Amino acid sequence: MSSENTKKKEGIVPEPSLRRMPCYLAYLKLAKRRNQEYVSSTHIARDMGVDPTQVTKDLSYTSIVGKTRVGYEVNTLIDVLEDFLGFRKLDKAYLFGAGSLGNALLHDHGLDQYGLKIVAAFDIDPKVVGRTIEGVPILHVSEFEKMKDKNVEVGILTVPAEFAQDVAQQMAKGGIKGIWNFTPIRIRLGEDCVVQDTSLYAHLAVMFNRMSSIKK
Amino acid sequence: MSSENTKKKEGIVPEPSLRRMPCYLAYLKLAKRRNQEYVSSTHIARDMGVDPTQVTKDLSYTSIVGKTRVGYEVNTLIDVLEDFLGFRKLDKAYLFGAGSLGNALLHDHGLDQYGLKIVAAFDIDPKVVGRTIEGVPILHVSEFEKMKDKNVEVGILTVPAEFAQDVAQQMAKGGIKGIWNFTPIRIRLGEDCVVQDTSLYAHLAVMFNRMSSIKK
DNA sequence: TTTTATTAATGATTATTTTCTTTAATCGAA
DNA sequence: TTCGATTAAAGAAAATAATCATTAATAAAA
Repeated sequence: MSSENTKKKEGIVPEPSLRRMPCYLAYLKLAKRRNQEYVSSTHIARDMGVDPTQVTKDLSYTSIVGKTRVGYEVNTLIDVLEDFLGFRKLDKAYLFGAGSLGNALLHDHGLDQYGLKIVAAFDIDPKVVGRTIEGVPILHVSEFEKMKDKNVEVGILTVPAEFAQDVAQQMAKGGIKGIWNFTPIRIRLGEDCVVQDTSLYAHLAVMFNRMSSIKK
Repeated sequence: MSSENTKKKEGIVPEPSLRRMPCYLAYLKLAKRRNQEYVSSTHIARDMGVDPTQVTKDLSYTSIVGKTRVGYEVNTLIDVLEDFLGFRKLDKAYLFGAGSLGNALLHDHGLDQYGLKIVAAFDIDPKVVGRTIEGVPILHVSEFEKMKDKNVEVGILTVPAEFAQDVAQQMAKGGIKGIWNFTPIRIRLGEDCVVQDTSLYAHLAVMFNRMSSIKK
């Protein structure tokens, strides 16, 4: 019965830990540049201004094991983290909504480095459909259903708020397994499709609030 | 002494709550379109798939008060939220790093709606310095120090990782009070400057992880 | 008028996340 | 070899956030 209890939690990594991992990765890549062979959680923590035990706990979710009194091997840790985070294998993605924000994402080539390649974009606006942005063709949404490319599991949602839920449902129906949701709308879908919210404006709101706090 | 204890916490709004508020705002704007005059936390919660008490708790951080058995007035709540989140007054911002991601943000006009206007961008690459993207002039970083426009308190950080900490320090020195950090680097600064991390890749990592979970 | 159902608001409980503490390992210096 | 310093790892405690339960208010129906 103990195993029954832990089954649900087994293997699930806390979101805060997952969000910190790319920071460790960035730190490690800089350490590699400086030709550091080993780096300890103590140093990572000091340099990044976080708690040392948090670093070891976060890293313990991966397969890495550190050496007592030495730390972690930089190269190995980079490999393990990139692999763990899914940045190594390239995922193809469709982008839905080639408006202002969608356009913006099409201009960001950084995504490629992290394992995401936008292969097509969809919109309904005749002014953009048929065009190509940064090498990515913009098709009419109706084309999506015809494609059924089983290799494309990620969908980026950048449509106006009022269409978000509808389009998301189409995406899920069309075989999309992960929706990267840039709208401020909370998407409601079944269990077989993951929704990751990334509302830029939510972050802006937090920043504005914290800024007004320090003024007092 | 009780007031001594509560002083620190007084007025500080939990980040999870702040992040949810723009979602409520988006929901309310859609409700307004449907000509709904009042909306209850119960309905918001049901439609958005969250806990009803969480909605009332979140909203209680603002000045709004709901009517028992009726709910909240949609128009008032929109006004209060936009005001509370700082989306009403326009903040000017400088963008540091007009590379791929910086470029992308310059293409997103949605930011204007949420109270942020990029008035200038800075870079060191001679290929981009001097040009104009979407009406925003790109200047050499050395120009930043000369500007000292006290009305610009927000800085957007989209430089390569290795320059992030350095540029952030320059920003703070130049009077920037809030840094919207799009790099995966954890910035270390004094108390008088707020750093808001928004690493797209961190969100990507979470999505990849959750996607691999549902496959099992 | 009285009753019933619905709601905001508040306090209590539970779950999650972070921080603190301890332990065991081991490298390098004495 | 021996000792001290530094470390990863694991467990305990504290802080934080989410959920649950209760209360009081009130609009609408009986």
